[in-house]
Amino acid sequence: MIEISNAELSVMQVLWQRQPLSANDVVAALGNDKDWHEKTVKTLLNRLVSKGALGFDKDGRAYLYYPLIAEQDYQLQQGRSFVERIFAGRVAPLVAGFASQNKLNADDVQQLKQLIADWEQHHD
Amino acid sequence: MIEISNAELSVMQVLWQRQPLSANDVVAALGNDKDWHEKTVKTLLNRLVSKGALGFDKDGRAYLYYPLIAEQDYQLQQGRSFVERIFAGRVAPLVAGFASQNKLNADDVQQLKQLIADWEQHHD
DNA sequence: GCCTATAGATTACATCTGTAATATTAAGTG
DNA sequence: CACTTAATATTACAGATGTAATCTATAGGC
Repeated sequence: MIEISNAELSVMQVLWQRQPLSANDVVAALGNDKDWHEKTVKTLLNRLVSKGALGFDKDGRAYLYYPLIAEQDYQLQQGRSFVERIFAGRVAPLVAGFASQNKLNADDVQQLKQLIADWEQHHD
Repeated sequence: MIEISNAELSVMQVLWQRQPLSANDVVAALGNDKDWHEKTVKTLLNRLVSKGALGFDKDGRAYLYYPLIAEQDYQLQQGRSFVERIFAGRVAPLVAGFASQNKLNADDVQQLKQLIADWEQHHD
């Protein structure tokens, strides 16, 4: 799997939200959160293209970038490898940590209940 | 928070299981999973001491290492920052990913049900 | 058609990481 | 007490990462 660094991930997330975007659009979109120089963002775009995480079409002298990997796929893969590494593959203790820190909200609980219901229907 | 790299984490995990241990004990404990040279493990121990993640007592010429941070604390902090970074802070979608990949087992589901029950009691 | 501004390409450089090898020091042996 | 051996400390070195600056080429304006 392609390795995406932390800084690179922020760029991917911009493009997962809206695509395709020019380098300048990405710079602008990141402007709120990050205090990165324009050159820095362009370096990240370049590295992501090299890694095969982004593609682009030419639009005159500029490029329009778009993701080559889906956010869902990335989340799935990262979620699994993280839980494997830190929680020995068991996801429940992670959720327990959230609960203990009061980081669960009603929506989360609702979703979890639904997941469990579905699971139990499959495994009755 | 102290940053612990991947290779370093494996060393921490040995010491979270049994502590304190000499460098050689750690090398031996890692022998099963990792194919690391003894020197490599000692470098990692050294770096972890520098970072403040491990302490040690002297036992003659050898050191006996022990963790300075608790596994639970590390898991909590990492879990939160991971979910923040990858899932915008919501834990349910991560669990959904596990469910979709059939990575939930009966124990997980049992634990999750218990967590939800506790949560609902607090938020009725 | 020529010049300039700007987009992308290349280069930079310090720090972190993986993975050791070499150097130093002191405990224990004879 | 002199040596050896084994433990820790220091050094090494390439690739990844954060964070840009500089180089190069070309689209657009005049």
